[in-house]
This record gives sequence, structure tokens and C-alpha cells, in this order.
Amino acid sequence: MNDSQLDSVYKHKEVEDKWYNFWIDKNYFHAKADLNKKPFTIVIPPPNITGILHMGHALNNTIQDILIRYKRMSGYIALWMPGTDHAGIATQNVVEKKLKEEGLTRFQLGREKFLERVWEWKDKYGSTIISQLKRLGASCDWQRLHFTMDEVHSNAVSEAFIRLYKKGLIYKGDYIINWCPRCETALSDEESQHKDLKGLLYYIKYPIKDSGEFITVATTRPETMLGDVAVSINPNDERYKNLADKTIILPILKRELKVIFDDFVDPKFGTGIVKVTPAHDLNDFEMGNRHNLKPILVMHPDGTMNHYAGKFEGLDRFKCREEILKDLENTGLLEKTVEHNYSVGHCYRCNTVIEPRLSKQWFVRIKPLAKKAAEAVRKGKIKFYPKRWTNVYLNWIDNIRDWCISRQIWWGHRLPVYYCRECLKRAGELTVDSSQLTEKTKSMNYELSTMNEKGIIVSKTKPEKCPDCGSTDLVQDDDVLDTWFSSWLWPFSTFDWPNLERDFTFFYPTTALVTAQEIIFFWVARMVMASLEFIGEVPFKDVYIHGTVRDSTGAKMSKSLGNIIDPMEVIDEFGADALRFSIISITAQGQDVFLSREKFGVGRNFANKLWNASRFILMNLDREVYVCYNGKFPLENSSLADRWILSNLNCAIRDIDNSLKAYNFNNAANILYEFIWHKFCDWYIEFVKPNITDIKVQFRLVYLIDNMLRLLHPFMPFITEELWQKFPHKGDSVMIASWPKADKSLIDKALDEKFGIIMNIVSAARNIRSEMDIAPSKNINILCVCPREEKRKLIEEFSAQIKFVAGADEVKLFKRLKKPKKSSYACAGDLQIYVPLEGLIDFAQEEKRLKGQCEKLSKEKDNLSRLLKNKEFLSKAPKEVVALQKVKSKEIAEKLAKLEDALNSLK
RNA sequence: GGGCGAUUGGCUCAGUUGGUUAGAGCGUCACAUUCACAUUGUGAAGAUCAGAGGUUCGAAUCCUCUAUCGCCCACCA
Repeated sequence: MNDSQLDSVYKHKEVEDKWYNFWIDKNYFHAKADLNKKPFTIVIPPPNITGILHMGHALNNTIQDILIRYKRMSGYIALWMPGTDHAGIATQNVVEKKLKEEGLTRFQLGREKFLERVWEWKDKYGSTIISQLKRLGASCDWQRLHFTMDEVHSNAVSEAFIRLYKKGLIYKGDYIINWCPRCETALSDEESQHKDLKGLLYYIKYPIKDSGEFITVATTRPETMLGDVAVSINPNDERYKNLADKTIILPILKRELKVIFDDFVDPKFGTGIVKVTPAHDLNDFEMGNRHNLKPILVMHPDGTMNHYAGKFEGLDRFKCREEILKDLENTGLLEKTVEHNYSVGHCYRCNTVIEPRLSKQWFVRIKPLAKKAAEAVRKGKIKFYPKRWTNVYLNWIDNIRDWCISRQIWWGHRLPVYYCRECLKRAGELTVDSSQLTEKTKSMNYELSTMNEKGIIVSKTKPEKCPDCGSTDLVQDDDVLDTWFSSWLWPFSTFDWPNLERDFTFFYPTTALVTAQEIIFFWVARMVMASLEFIGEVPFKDVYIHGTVRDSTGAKMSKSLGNIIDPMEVIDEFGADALRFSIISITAQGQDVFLSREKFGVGRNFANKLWNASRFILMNLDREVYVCYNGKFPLENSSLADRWILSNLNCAIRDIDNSLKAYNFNNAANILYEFIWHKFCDWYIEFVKPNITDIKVQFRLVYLIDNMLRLLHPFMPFITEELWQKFPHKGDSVMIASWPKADKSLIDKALDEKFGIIMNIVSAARNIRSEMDIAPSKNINILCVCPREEKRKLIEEFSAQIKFVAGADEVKLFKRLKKPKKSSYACAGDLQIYVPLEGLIDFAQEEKRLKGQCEKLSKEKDNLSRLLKNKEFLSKAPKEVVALQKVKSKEIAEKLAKLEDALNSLK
């Protein structure tokens, strides 16, 4: 007996920090380029600094850690590049909220002071998520921790911007963009999330000038009528041909509107006449361009109406809508209101209804980049797992529109763009109508017009003077770049691009990207574009898209719904290993995960089972094993059980490898669960228990545990390290131990069949025991009838074990035997088992039990005989299948006959 | 409007290239605590694989249609 006594329950709290610190101290997470080895690289999807770890992160990072640990053990130089994202709008919102509590706005503070506050906030809270990742066990190379606002990244961002600008792929232009009136910034199309709303369609009468007649237009946003400059009709619409030279009077404002004819208008929708508001609707804007109409912007950036709105000036857009409707109703111009379902964009950060707004913004001309990115995927240079995302990606990228990259916020990478006021003045471009600007927009200076290239200087640092006119009156553009403009460089900016060195050459392109479906467009596609553009290579080879984490009702987990399960609480209660294992084992490839608290019991119980199996072995381990363990499984004098478990171990290794290679993580986890619990613990340990003092048995157990711990380590890093260290082992840590290799020569399916005979006997005996209500304290005798010599020998060999696990006094073997009186019967495979019950037998119960079995068998027999009479089956099915069915049929018939005999002899 | 996913025992999900006995886990029921583990063990009950049609000797699996749920995309005034 060994003196190292373990608790009977695995206590994760005493283990996790200890080993994490140990790994850190040993510097195991650091990946150093080594040309003699192969690289395996993953860049982390950088979590927002505003974020705290949620279950989506837990899933995402567990998957990455599994891959990284697996590959690291397999001999790769495995680099997991960590970092965080500055998350422009999100972070700015958080800090602004805090300011509000102090009664401050960012404008009162000014840009510089405000940014100081954001950095303060970042220093204080920005690393929360990093420490949470550590608790999860993430083996990131923390020496390389990056942040998207670090200098390296700012430099990369400027570099990218300038290169694209010089290639003519970045431009500034007037366009209808998605405007969030709460964040007061432009958003990309991807940042505007469409939601279906039940709304109303308002039919409004517009008077025809000097006629006393009206036309009717339909709109969902009446407030935008204040910006109408025309009404539009399909040129083929016979109904309205007479309106061609008429003038329409805009109600309320009494402005005169032209009538234009445009194919865009669908005669079947509404009245077939559309109001045209080029400053607040994309289609209207395009129509306006086609017909040379001058747009009228009627709102301030904060969504209140400006002076073009006349008496509605100062009202919020929705309040304005109400007032206009009242007004129209009072003047009899509101013809009708009908219910109408439509979809409206919402800000992905604050959920405010997006206002389409004419605005001067910076755009990336994306089609040339997208073309290459589509090609790379079509040619198979990048593969999606599961495959179906390929089409989603391609569909998006084939229909891509230019990317609006400027944001009117302060937290982010400021555009590397400077304006020469002198040049702009001379070009007449500096035309800010200050009466239109609120305090906010004034400070942002955002309407500074720069359509003329002259006067625009794109540069990483502020130039001393204008290269054209020599003026020193230069100002930097106030806007910052979309957060994703730094994210899309992430796979190579983390390698200090454009100053690429050894590490880059070694580790790039990265191997796999693990992410959620939500950001395929935001991030995945754009990284592909950026890498192809700036590096000339794909950024990664595999993209694994995992599902969304939902609660048990299927709702997406979110703070606002209050259905969050906090991973930190789960780690406290169940342990990090339990969290990791549970979430992985229930996540089929690419399927959404439905979580509830109870599900973490699976992992915890599994950890405890492993703990106790190890405890049992450790309790019985001789010192000699510690001294002499050489990592081998002693095959001399090995039994069927030994060869069986060894075959199954190698089978498991092979299948786990295949599963991991195919990104089937749940499969791999379940193979381990099945092997460790139901093969190793349930059968193997039970079978070696009688011989536990045998040193060879101990070596074998240690070998098996050693292998299991290695295989399980990527999934459950903490408990495997804790146990591995307690067992005889070579090396300093399981996390750098070598990954087991499957020895296919040891895999033998015949062993399963042979060992299955033993298992069947035990199961049959247990079944009888249970169904016949035989108390566990009462021992039984098992009479085994088996005509075949070799099988009898086999059973003989294991009689001690069978006795042990089935609670039998004796296992007697017979070549032939007339059914003994007063005994219960069972068939186990092709052999028969009797358990004499000496007066204890309840005939009625036994009859019922046997009849039940008979029924099952005869159904099966009927099915098979029908099949075997089917001529077409016999002629068309492969010979092997037919032969197999014949054998089966014969076996079943025999079994059934014997069962019926047993049943009859009861009477 | 277009696309995708799901539908399998009470619940949550597996199910590789079609092969005839559809698997787990949780839950349920019964029994068990001298046993490494009650976070346990043993046994049992429980599913005509959403529906219809088709291909095939043979379909949970392949095809078509339908239904329900969910997601994504889209410039439906």
C-alpha cells in the first residue's frame, strides 16, 4: 500500500491555480520558432476590452486550447497568439456612460482628456477577460499579448490605410450611410442589424399645384418628407402619365416638388408614387443622382430635426413623426394608415434605430479585394468547417459593397489624413455651414469637405507643411477608423507587420481560425482580403465555425435577457475542467449549444470518476513501479483482458486523432469518456482487482493511466496534470509529454468479440440477479454451457473475475447440460447460463422474464427469415451481407429454441 | 424575396460512405453503501427516427414535396 492517500472527491480549487502558475513559471506556453519543427498557429479572436468572459468565449477558447495543446503534444511548435480588441464604439459607450454619471459629456472633457479617461478605464478593466481566460486554462503565449491600440497595431493600421489610398482603393465620398443617432457615428452595413418590425404605412396626399387635386404617396417614415425634393413614378405606369409636367406641393412646408420618372419605382407597391428624399434614403439618393436633384438633410446628427424642418426644428425624429401625422390629419392630408411589416436597421452596439443619412465618409473600394478573397476560398486554399459556411461566405463576398470605414468617435485609430486649410479654401471646399451644426458636430468638424484631392495629405505623422502650397495650417481628420479596420490586419499585425521578421516567416500563414458565425463577415472575410492584399497569402488554412451558445429555451445568451450562465461561477462550482469537458462534449460540429447549469455535472462527475480510478491505483502501487516504469505495457503473460484494453486504447487514440483532425471535438471527448469510464473503469479495473498486488498488473495500469491522461489533457488540463504528477512519469509535465501514437498492430476486433463473451456472461448473471430479486449479499452459482472447448478455456481463465464482478461462488463449465431444475436461464451470445436458485425461484417471475426475451427474439427471427426468403435480396445484396444475415438467422433460431426449452421446462 | 440549419425515447443530443437489434447523457423505476468512486454501482422500462411520396433487395441516412421551429442575407418606399 502506498502512503499517498487521495481525497475521495476531486477538489479542483486546490489544483487549478497551482498548475497554471507552474506552466507559466516553466514558460511552456511560449512558442519559439524552430526550423526543425513544424509550426501550428492560431490567432485568438481578440475579445473586447469591455467584455467579460461569457459562455461563447468559453466555448471558443476551449476549442482553441484543445487544438493548441493537442498539437503542442504532437511535436508542433504551437503558437496561440493572444490579444484584446479596443472595440471603438463599445468602449467609448462604456466610458461615456461613466462620464454621464459624473454629469459630464465627452465634449465638455475634450478629445485628449477623454482619451486619457478611456486609457485609464482600459488599464483598470481591460485585462479582466485575460485573467478569466487564464482561469479557463488557456495556454496562450502571454509574452506576445497584443492590444489593437498598441503602437505596433496603430502603425500597421496607418500603413494599410496609406497603401490602399495610394492604390486608389480608399476614397472619401458623399453617400447614404447607416447613421446611429445615439452613438453619432457612421456604421458599416454589417454594423447595422436588420430587425423585422410591425410598423405602419402612411398614405399621404400631396396637392398638385393649381389643380385642387392630389396624388398619394406611401411612406413608413413621414418625418423624412421634410426632405422631399421630388416624387417619382415608374415611366411605364399608365395611370400617372398625365403628371409629367405637373408640379407637386409638399404638404406643410409648401415646397414645390418635381415629378420624375424612374424604373426603380414598383407600380404595384403602395400607390405607385414614391416621395424622393435623397438625403435620407439610399434608393432616393441614387434616384436623386440620376435626376440631378439636390438633397436636403433635415436632421442633426443626434436625430433631432434641423432648421430645414421648419416648425419641427429641434424635435426628435420620432416626436416629429407624431407631430407631422397630427398636422396631416388635421388638414385632411392623411389618407389612410395600414399595417405594414418591414425591416429596419439597428445599431449593433446600442440597438438604436439606424437613420440612413447622407454623409461624407471614407470608404474602402472593396471589390478588387473581395475578388481575390473569393478566389482563395473557391480554390480551396481556405476551408470552412463545417463546409456549409463556404457558401455563406462566398455569397456575401460576391455581393459586397464598399466598406464605410470612418467613424465619428474618438476612441480608435485616427485617420492618417491631414488637410491643408489653405488649399481647401482656395478650392472652395471649406464650406461649413455653421448654422447647421450642433455643438457636437462643431467640435468634430466632421463636415469639412475634401472632395478635391488637393489639400489632402495622407501620412503616418503630421507633415510640417503642405507639399503643394507650403502652408503650415494643417489639421488632422477628426474621424477614427472602424474597429474592424485594425482587426482585419490582426493575423499579421501581431507579427509586427510591416516589419516582418523570423517569427512571421515561421508561423505564417496561421493554421486554423476558430470563431463564431456572427463574425464571418465582420472579421473572417476581411482578414482574408487583408492578408491577400498586404501579404499575398491567405491568413489561415482552416476556419472552424462553432455554434452559438444558447440557454435551455434556445434563446441566445445575453446580458439584456438575463439568461447568462457566468463561466466564472461554473469554474468555481464545477471546475474549469468540468466546464471545458461538458461544453465540448455537448457541442456537435457547428451546431448551436443549449446550455443549462446541470449540464456541467457531466464534466464534474467524469473528473471525479477519473480521480477515483487513479486513487484506487495509487493506493495499491508498489514503489518498484515508480522506480522502474518505462512507459511500456508489459505484454508477457498478458490476458485477454489486457490485450482487449490495449486494443481499445489504440482504437481510441486513432479515433481521437481522426476526430480532432476533422474538428469533431465532441466526438473525441465522447470517445475518451466511453473509454475511460465504461471500458477502463467498468471492466478493466474490475477485472484486475483480484490481482492488484501483481507488479505487472500495476505497470499495465500505470501505462494505461499515463496514456489516458495525455489523451485527456487537451480537454481537461488541470486534473490530468495533477494526476500525472502523482503517477510514475517521465518528463516534467503532461502538457509537454508526447501525444500517444496509435499502434494499429495492437488493434484487433476479434478481441472485442472474445472479451464480449465474458462480458455477456457477467451481464446475464447480473440480469438474473436483478430481475429475480436475488439479494446482493447472496452469492450465486453460474453454470455455463458451452460446446466449444476454446471458449470454455477462456471462461475458465476468467472465472475468478467473473465470480468477483458477478458475485458468484462458482462458475462451472459444461459441454452439455440438461436444464437443471429450479434455476434461472439466460443465453449469453451462443452459450447458455443457468443460475440455480434452490427454492428461491419465483416461477411466475422467471416465466415472465423468459417470455419477454422470447418475444424479442422471435420478432427478430421473423424479420430475418422474411429477409432471407426475399429472392431479390438474395440476388442483389452483396454476398457478405447475405452470408452475415444467414449466420445471424441461424444463431437466433438456436437461441430461441433453447430459450423456449427453458421456458417449457419451467412447467 | 433568397439562403442555411434543425425535427430521433419524458428532456438534451450522437449517428462517418444506405445493411435489417437506432446509441449516449440526464430524468424515471427497482435494487445495492465491508468494495477507488452515491459526483457511485447493477439491472430495467422507454423511439414505428416530423409527415407524405420516391430511388433501392434494403432508408434515420439519398431524392422530391409539405409542416413546424430557429438563424443569416436583402436598397419591400
